[in-house]
Amino acid sequence: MKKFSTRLVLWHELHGRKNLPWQRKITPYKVWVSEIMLQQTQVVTATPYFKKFIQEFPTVKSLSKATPDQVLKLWSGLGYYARARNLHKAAKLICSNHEGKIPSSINELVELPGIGRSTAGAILSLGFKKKAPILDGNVKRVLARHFKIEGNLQASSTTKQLWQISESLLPSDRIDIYTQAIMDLGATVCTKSNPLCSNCPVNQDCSAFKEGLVDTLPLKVKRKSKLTKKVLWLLPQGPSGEILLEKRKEEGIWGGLWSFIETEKKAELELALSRNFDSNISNIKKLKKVKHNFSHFNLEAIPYLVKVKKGKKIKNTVWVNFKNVESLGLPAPIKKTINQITMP
DNA sequence: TACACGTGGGA
DNA sequence: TTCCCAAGTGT
Repeated sequence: MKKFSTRLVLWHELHGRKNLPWQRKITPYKVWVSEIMLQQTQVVTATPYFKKFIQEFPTVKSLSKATPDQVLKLWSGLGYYARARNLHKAAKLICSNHEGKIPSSINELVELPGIGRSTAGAILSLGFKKKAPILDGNVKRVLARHFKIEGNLQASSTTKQLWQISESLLPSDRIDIYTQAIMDLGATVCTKSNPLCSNCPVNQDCSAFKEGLVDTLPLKVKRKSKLTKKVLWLLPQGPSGEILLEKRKEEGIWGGLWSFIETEKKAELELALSRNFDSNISNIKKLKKVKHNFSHFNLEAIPYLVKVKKGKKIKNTVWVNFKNVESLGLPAPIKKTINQITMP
């Protein structure tokens, strides 16, 4: 029987994905950007974002010269915005410390913000054709099944074990194809539900397949229940229908993005209104509650729309409507709400 | 170690 | 509806 890696490489020739946007005219830069975008994100979701991003920032240097807002606007709707902030910071560091060239050693790569061991491994193998392991969600699932790893994937001992296995399987030849192949296998054959084991090139020695454990591995752990956070949004609306947004602080959810003025209590909301605008509470209009579920908590926001005259310039704010909504870094539900209110 | 960090889609 | 998760990293 051929080696695990050999079988995967041969399988990839026939069934692997070879025409994704970041696989055409491949460069370490494209691999890097795509790997960051694909963290916890599906290919179909990341694809349009990648195309726009590369169009706008075709090189590390062009990215390094951008403003944080220019980067965040291209990330708007994609989520996990620290990825965008770190990508931008790393581009600046690459230009200042590595002469604009993405480093090709594991130690230098993981020094850069947003690049951990797995992303570094992907950049090395896919971008530089250097022998380095990865351990993303796909690889974890494939290996957990193949080698019957029954521990909690969250546990450090299990992760350590999987890293060792991942490294031990690496071929000396065609490392880039192998890395792509094992990810493709996880994404298209060894899927979390309804895996297509009969199409798997390594099913002959897959422990889970042979022992009927495909549906039980990897071990599923119950997520703890989420809390619901209730907030109020103040939406001052100018004469032409435009809405005032405030820049959120760097840390915390939606860091650095533009959002509605947010308070927890009605009194704070009224204070923000009276302090900044010559408008009374009587013409405030309560809109339909906005529900938005994050991975770690649920958000319920009640938007309050108030017609105001544009007055003095308020710090860290901007007026926005459907015409300029695309030019800012906005969280998905904020963009959606603005469009609903300001669309003609 | 455990949790923060987004979003849209599938079961 | 509700839950889970998809190319993880930072703290």
